[in-house]
Amino acid sequence: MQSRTPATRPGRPRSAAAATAILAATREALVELGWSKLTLGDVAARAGVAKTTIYRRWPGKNELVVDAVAELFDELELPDRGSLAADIEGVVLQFAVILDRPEARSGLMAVVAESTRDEALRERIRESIVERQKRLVLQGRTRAQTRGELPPESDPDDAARTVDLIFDVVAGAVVHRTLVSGRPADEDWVRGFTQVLLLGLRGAAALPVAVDP
Amino acid sequence: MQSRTPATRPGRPRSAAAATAILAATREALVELGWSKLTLGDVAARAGVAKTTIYRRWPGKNELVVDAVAELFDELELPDRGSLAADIEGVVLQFAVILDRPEARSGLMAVVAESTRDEALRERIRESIVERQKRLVLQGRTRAQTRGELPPESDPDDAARTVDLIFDVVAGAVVHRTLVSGRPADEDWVRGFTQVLLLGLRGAAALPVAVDP
DNA sequence: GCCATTACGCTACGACTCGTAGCGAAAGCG
DNA sequence: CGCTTTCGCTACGAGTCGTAGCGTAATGGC
Repeated sequence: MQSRTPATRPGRPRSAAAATAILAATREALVELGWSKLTLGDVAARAGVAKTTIYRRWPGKNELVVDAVAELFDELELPDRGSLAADIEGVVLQFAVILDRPEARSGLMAVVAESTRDEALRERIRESIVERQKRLVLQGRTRAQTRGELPPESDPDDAARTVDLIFDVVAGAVVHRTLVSGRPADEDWVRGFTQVLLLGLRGAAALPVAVDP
Repeated sequence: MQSRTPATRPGRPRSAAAATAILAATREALVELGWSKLTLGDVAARAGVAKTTIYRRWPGKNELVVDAVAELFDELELPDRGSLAADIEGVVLQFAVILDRPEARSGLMAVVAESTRDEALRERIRESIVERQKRLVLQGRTRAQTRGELPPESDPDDAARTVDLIFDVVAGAVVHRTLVSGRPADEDWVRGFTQVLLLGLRGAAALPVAVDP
């Protein structure tokens, strides 16, 4: 990851403890203050470091929040629930659990909003957050193929496009349900959503050209 | 809407021209500066009004941006494309068109992020933005029922839940595709998405209890 | 063991934004 | 004409930003 660290640099190394303290303090401040009222001075005080230390490591508030939120997605793992339908429900529920945490709610959407005017920030988000989520979708597909519930890759391009579509639908629906509609993505909702998605995918796969039922 | 205006209040009335100028200036500033760098002083200067005038009418930046963005959704109208499938594509495309405008991209997500810590703001967003979008979904359903493509309301509770689900899926997927994945919701993507959604809904409606194909 | 190099904590700084207060003038109504 | 409210303007204290400068701490190379 850190390709700009050739091997061992001379001089005092950066404190790893400071990094974890800063990121934890950032999440804490996100919960208590939200994104707009979060200041780097406050984060520094919480973490017990100097404000300048934060500026030496991160370009600004946006990048810091991205890294702080990204760590929340490290814990993500998809339990094997035995069937494609159950695994999709698992993916959706994992997203819902993450978005239930206040530090994710306030932080994630804010940096996404900022990324609309900052291409580098968008790329940072994609690398450190989106790709970690996407793993779950790919993981679920592989399992389904192993079980024989899905054909083992017909056209790679087409498959990639389908994965992208699924990902946008799943992540987008959960986010919209949770943050915009303001209602919990509970088990009932997840069940209904999964049913629609799964039937839609099966149907779409079954008709390459024929449309009428 | 303005129930706190009994009939005609004494004193000098608020300038309607000022309101439109302020909202237009807000959108202009959103495009040029984005949400985080937008200041009310800057908006006042653009609109040719005093900063205090803005503070007399809006509680703060968040509410101002909500109203400014909400006006973008006034133009929304759903053309009759002849079939349920085509109408759904129409709804999705309408969302995509709105989210293509930079003032919507940077403004909308930012206020949604802020609303996670401000219940009143969330309600304001729901009233002035979300409900205007939802109209399109309801409109499409009514048309489909008129055409006989959908049954005319079985259980009202169940119908409402389905509309909510459709709305979260449609709006969420378009938003995620556009803002997070950073790829355009063009006609190809919309076609694929609509196909999955429509097949999923048909399938879900067709099986109240039976599951096997 | 000394030295070059880098990170750290601390203080201080100018620039900017915030939200509010006070003023005189303007624009409505009875 | 009075009464009321809005408007533009100026000014203000408080708070934040991002940076610079300094002395000190922690490494690795020689």
